[in-house]
Amino acid sequence: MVGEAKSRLNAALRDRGYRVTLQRSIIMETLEGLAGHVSVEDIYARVRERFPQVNISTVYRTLELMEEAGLAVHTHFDDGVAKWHRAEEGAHQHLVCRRCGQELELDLDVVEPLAEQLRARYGFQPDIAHFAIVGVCRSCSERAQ
Amino acid sequence: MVGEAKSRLNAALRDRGYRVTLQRSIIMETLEGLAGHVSVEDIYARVRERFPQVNISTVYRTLELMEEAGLAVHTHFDDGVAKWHRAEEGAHQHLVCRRCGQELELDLDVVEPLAEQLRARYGFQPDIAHFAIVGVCRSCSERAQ
DNA sequence: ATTCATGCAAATACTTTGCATCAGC
DNA sequence: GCTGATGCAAAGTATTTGCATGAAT
Repeated sequence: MVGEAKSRLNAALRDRGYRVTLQRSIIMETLEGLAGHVSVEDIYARVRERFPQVNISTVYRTLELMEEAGLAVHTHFDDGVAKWHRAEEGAHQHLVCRRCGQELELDLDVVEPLAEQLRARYGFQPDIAHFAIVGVCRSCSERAQ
Repeated sequence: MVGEAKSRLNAALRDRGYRVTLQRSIIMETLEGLAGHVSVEDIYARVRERFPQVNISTVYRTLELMEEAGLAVHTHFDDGVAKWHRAEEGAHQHLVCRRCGQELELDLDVVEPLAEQLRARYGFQPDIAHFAIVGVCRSCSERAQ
């Protein structure tokens, strides 16, 4: 299955006329293997375990490429730092607790009625998965009282 | 009315034991006077018109103070840059077009049903005004077709 | 008089870019 | 062989911090 993912990712590059390089393969595999939302630094650290001489600018460039290719998506969380996740994970929203930093995932059907409203009332096509909802989670708000 | 706003803002500082300084007054007044969501750079530029020797770090520090005092709120837009607005404007959401950058404001009642769901189903207290919804606005999506 | 706020400059964090070399096609 | 990708170093942008001086209380 690992090999399968690898060839799928490599094909995604080739189909778009991008060159397949070891760095790109590893970076793409790494993002696929990481659950949830990870910073560039997180990805870089993981990639370096397998390919120590990789440069962080290549990670930035590859992520941008993946986003162009529709394979990855980035989101700015509360602190303004970009977090990345693979595009297939796109069909969810994130709740981020401002106190403890915990992330909750949310099915899109909770958000869909809002998206529908935005389309109908404003003609606006929201990219629902592209942002996080910030707030305070249950355990933190209980702790506060 | 300008004087009234000024004394209200200065009182807000004094009540919390913060010192009232010319810089703080001007920065706070400036944010009050600017509609919508502005970057630190925007605020700094305006403040400097009235008080040229002000330093940008004072702007950062004052905005942080205002946020602590509940007078201002900041939001990270799509590019990760912080945008500020006054807290009374807080009761709205922003739609940001990823193509043209245009900002639309949105009444909270459109978002309230979602907020209600999040509270009921997840025990999560969303800070609805604290983030922007990214997507493509009507004119850009028409232009694309 | 004491304490806090400011300006300045330097540091930090994140991200982008120019360019020579190297690798994929 | 040609062209695009990479590593490296340097620059860029947004933001934060240490410290001496100056202002508010």
